[in-house]
Amino acid sequence: MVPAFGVTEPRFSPADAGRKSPRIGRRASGDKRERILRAATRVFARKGFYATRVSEVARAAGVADGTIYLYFKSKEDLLTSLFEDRVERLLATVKDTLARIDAPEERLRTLIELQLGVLDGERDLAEVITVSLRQSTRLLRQYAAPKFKQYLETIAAVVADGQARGDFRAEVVPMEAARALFGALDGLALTWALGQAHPGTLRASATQVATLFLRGLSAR
Amino acid sequence: MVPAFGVTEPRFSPADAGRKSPRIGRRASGDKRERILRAATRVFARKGFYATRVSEVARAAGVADGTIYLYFKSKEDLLTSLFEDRVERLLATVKDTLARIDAPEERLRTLIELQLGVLDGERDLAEVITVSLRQSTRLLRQYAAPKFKQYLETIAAVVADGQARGDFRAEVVPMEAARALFGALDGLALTWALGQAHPGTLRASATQVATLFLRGLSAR
Amino acid sequence: MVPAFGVTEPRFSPADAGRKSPRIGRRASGDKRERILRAATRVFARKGFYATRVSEVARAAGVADGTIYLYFKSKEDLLTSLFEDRVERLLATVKDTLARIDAPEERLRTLIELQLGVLDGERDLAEVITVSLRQSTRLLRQYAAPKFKQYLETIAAVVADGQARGDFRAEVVPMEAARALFGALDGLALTWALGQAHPGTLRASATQVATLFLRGLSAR
Amino acid sequence: MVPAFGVTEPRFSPADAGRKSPRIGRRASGDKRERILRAATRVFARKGFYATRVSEVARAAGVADGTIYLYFKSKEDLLTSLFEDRVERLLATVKDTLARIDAPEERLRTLIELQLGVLDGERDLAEVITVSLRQSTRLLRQYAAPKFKQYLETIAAVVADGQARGDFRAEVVPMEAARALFGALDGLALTWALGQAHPGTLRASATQVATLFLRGLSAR
DNA sequence: AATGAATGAGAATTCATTCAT
DNA sequence: GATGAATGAATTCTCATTCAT
Repeated sequence: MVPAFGVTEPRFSPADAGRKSPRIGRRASGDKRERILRAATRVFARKGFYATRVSEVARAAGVADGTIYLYFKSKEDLLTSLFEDRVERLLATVKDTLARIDAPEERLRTLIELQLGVLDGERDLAEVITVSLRQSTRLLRQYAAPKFKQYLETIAAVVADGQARGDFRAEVVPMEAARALFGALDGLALTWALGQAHPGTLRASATQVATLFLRGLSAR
Repeated sequence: MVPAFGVTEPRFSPADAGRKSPRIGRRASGDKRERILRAATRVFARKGFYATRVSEVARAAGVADGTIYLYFKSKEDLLTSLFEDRVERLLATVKDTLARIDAPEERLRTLIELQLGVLDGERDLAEVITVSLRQSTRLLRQYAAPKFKQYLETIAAVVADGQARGDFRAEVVPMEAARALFGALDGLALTWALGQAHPGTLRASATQVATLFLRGLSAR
Repeated sequence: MVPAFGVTEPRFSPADAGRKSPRIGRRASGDKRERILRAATRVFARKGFYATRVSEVARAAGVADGTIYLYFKSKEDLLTSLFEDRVERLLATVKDTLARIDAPEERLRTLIELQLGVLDGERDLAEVITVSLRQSTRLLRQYAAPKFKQYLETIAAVVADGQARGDFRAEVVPMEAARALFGALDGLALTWALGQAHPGTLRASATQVATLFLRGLSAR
Repeated sequence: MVPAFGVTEPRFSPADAGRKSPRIGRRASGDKRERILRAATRVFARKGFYATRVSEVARAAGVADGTIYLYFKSKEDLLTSLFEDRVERLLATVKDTLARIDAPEERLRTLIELQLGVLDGERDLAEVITVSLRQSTRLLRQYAAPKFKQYLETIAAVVADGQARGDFRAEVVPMEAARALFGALDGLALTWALGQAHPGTLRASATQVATLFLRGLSAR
C-alpha cells in the first residue's frame, strides 16, 4: 500500500513545518504557495526548467508574476522548494517506513514499491524529479546530490543488514547495489514519464524490478 | 577489453555517417570542429548546458565566438552534435559488438562492460551524458528519447532471446528489464561522475551489476 | 539665537498654510502624518530618495505600507511634502525674521545664522535638503527651483538695499552675490552632513562665512 | 584663459591613460565609448540619472542597448565614468595649474575662473556635475566625496599659504573658507545650469565671486 | 482608518547570434 | 575561413501603488 505522494496526502506534511513564506506574515495564503508549486510542477514537467518562463508559472497558478516572488526568492528557489516539499518528504517517508519493517527482503521490496508507486500517481512530479530537477546544475550538485547520497546510504544499509543476516550474498558491495537499484528505479520512472505514462504501469514495474533484484541479491 | 570511446578511437566511426555539419561544405579543418566539441564536453561537464556561455566554449577551444557558428548551427546543435558524435557511436558500437556474440548472458555482460567501461575513461563525457544531455528538453524528447528507445529495444531483444533459449526466466518482461538495466547503468555513471570519479572504479562496478542482473534473470 | 527648526518647533508654522494632504479630509491623526515625515527624513538621509523603498519608510514609521498612501499621494509627494513642511517653513521664517531687522549687514548675518543654525540641529534634514531634494529632477525643477529663486531674490534685495544705503559696494551684482552666498551656505551644510556632522560645528561656520562675506561686500 | 573642458580639449587626456574598455581588445571603437559618454551627459542633464533609461542613452548615442554594456559595467558605471573622465580631469587640471602660480590671491582667482569657465562652455556637463552626479547616493559617498575632500584640501592649502604669507586674514579657518568657496562656485553653476545658462554668463560670475571672496579674505 | 497581500508595468541586463572586416 | 564588436530580443525581478478586508 503505497501512500499517495505530496499534496494530496497530508500524511506527508506533519504540522507543515517546512513551509516558508518569507515575507508573508499572516493567514490563508498558504494555499497560494501551494498553488504556485503545483503550477510549477505542471509547467516544469511540460517544458523543462529553463524553457519555462516565470510568467508561465504565474499564469498557470492564476496569480500575478510578482506574487511568485512573495513566496519564492527566485525562479530557482521554486525548483529547490519543489525538491524540499516533494522529494525530501518522499525520501523521509521511505526512511520512516523502512524503519518499521524488519526483513531486509521485505524492506527492499517496500522501498521499490514506495518510490515507484508514489510517482505512478503523479506523472508531472515524476518528470520534474527525473528531468527538471537535474537541469539546475547548482541544485543538482549543492543540494540534491547530498540528499540522494543519504538516501543511497539508507539503501546500502538495508543491503548490508541483509548480508549480515545471511539473506543477501556477501560478495555484493552494498553501495554499488544501492546505486544500481536507485538508478534502475529512476530510469524506470524517467522512461515511463517520457513515454505514455499510463497510470498503474509504473507501479506494476515495481514488482518486476523487485523480483529481479531480490533474486540477484539472494544468498539462497 | 573495453575499447576507448570517442574521438581518439577511430574504430568507432566506421563510416562517419552520422556526422552533420549543416553549412560546412569542405571539412578542411575537421580538427577545429573536434576541438570545439572537446571544449564543449569539458565546459558542459563543469557548468551544465544552460550555465555555459557560447563564448566560454569558444575560449576553451581557443577560437573566436563566431567560429563556433561555422561548425555548428546553434548552441543546442553543439549538444546535439555531442550526442551524435559520442553517444550514438557508443550505441552503434554496442549493437555491433553484440551482434558478434551469441550467448545471451555473455551479450548482456558485454553490454554492461562496454557502457560503463567507455565512460570510466572519460569523466567529462559521462557527466555530459548523464546530466547535460537531459538539460535541453527538446534534445531529450525529440532526439535522444527515440535513440534510447532503440537501444532499449536492443537490450530487450537480448533478454527475449535469452528467454526463448530458456536461459532467462520467462516471467520477466523484456522491456522492463531493459529499462531497469539501462537505468542502473546510467545511475552508476551519474553517481560516479558527480562524486570522486576515480578512474577504474566505474568499470569495476560493471562486474557487480552484471552478476546481480544475470543472477536475477537466470532461469537456473 | 537660532530657533530649532521644524516639527518640534511650532513657532515656525504660524498658519500651517502650506500643508496638503490630498485625499485626507479630517486630520485626526496628524501625528501619524508627522511620524511618516520624520521617518522619511531619517531614511532618505541614510539612503537617498531613490534607494529608499516606500516599505522602508513605512517600517521606520511603524505603519503599514498602505498607510503611507492615506497621507501622501506618492513617494515623490513624500519628498515634496518634506520640502513644503520643512524647507518652505524655514524660508518663510527667514523672510519674516529679516523683515524685522533694519541694517543690511545685520540682516545678512541673521540669514546666515538662521540657515546654518537650523540645520546644525537636524543632521538628517540637512542631508535631505542638500542631497535627496535634488534627486527628484521634477521636484528640483518644477517645485524647488522657483521657491529657491524667490529666496535668492530675497537675499538679492537685501544686498541691493545695502548698496542703496551705501553700506555695500555698488559694483557687486546683487543676484550673483545672492547665488554665491546661498551656494556657500548650502555647500557648508552638505559637506558637514556628509562628514562627521558634529553638532555645533555647522553653526560655528556661520560666523566665519558671515564675516567673510560681509567684509567682501562692505563698502567701507 | 580657461581651457575648454573635456572631450574637445585633448590637453586633458594625455595619452588617454584612464580609458577603460573592459571587454574590448582592439581598435577604433574608442570613439564609441566617447560617443556613449557624451550621449549620457546629454540625457542625464535633461532627465536626471534615475529618470534616464539605459535605452535612451543608447538611442542618443546611436548604438544598441547591449553595446553600452560592452563599455560600461552598469548604468551606474556610466555615471562613475563620467565622473572619472570629466570631473577628475578638471580637478587634476586645477591642481596642476595652481602649482604653477605663486601668489595666493592669484591662485584663488585662477581656481575660480577655471572651475566656472570650464562649465560655462558645457551646460550639460555643468548640470550633470551639479545635479546628476549627486543622485547616486553610492557614487556621492563612496566615490565623489573623497575626491572632493582632496579638492577642498587643495583650496584650503592655498588659503593657509596666503595666511602664512600675511596676505590673508589669520582668523579665517582655511577649510571653512574652502568649503564656502567651493559651495559658492557650485551653487553658481547649479543656478546657472537650471536657469537660462547663457554662455559667458557663468564665466562672468567668476570675476564677481573672486573679487568678493578675495576682499573678504584679504589682510589688507 | 489601517493593513499588507497582491498586482503588473517597467527596466536593467544578458547572451546567442550575426556580419563587416 | 576566422574574428569579435555589435546587436536587440527576451527575461527575471523589483517595487510603487491599490484595494479587499
